Amino acid sequence: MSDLLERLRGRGWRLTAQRRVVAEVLDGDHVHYTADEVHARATDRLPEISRATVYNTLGELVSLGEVLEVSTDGRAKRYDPNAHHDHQHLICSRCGTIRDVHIQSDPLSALPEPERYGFQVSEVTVTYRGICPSCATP
Amino acid sequence: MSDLLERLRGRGWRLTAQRRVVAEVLDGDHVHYTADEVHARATDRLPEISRATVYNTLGELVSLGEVLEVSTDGRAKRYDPNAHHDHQHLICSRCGTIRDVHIQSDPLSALPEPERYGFQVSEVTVTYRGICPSCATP
DNA sequence: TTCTTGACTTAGACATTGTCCAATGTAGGA
DNA sequence: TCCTACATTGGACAATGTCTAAGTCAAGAA
Repeated sequence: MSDLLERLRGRGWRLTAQRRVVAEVLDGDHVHYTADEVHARATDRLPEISRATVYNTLGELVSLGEVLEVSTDGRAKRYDPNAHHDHQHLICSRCGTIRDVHIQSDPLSALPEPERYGFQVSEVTVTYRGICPSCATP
Repeated sequence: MSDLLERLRGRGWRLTAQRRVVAEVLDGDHVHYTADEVHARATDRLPEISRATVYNTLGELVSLGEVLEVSTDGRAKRYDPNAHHDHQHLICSRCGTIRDVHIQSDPLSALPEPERYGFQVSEVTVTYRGICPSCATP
């Protein structure tokens, strides 16, 4: 994660306590917090950090390609720090848990030319849904 | 679309002017309106219809499996009457236009067993993004 | 080190989308 | 025609996100 901060500094990012804390909160595997969850966790370390700054910082990280924005259900967006390894999401329909998963075929090649309607297709997201083990065995 | 109304009546749906208007608005191909857009169009035909009723009716149609809910971008959900033909969506990153498309391989089978983490996977959504012809040629 | 400045942060107002509730209206069966 | 359970309404409320003006500070310059 510290290499992330170095990378961003190299791009002219001014390093502040608030940005450092947000980056720290997003460190780890299978992390998919909402902006409010990031704010709550950031507040534990830096009580005076504001909501606006969390939103700003998340937006910057997304623009810089360091974090992915995931819209799972029309509720709050989630932020995924695993931006440098192509992956998909598997979501529990009951509790909302999200896991990163990896598929075999390339979904882009599954869309035939005549089905592209002249679009310059550049991106594809695949999301699986089902019941997770914890929710399946009550 | 009238067969839709008949089908719903057969399931005990009470047929009201409001519900009929919402169903009429959702008739057609490549229709992906937000709730507010549905409300605006419904208001043209039935000026006193309320926002709450539009939300209620859309929710019922989704529960009954007659309409699909599409969360494209974390903004407003969209409602897709093409619920009986399996398809995916192709979205213009610039103007937001949505087209229904059909792919060749089954994306469910692309997720290997060890990547399912014990989930009972039942559903998969595939969304393509790119620039549509109108936005590509300014 | 201290100074300077433009970028950053803050609090809170505001916008959008969606949900809920009590009061009122009505579709469809008896 | 009359009943009544279900549907509709308007408005308050909730959740999420955006914007702005004023104050603050990181980092390069001297």
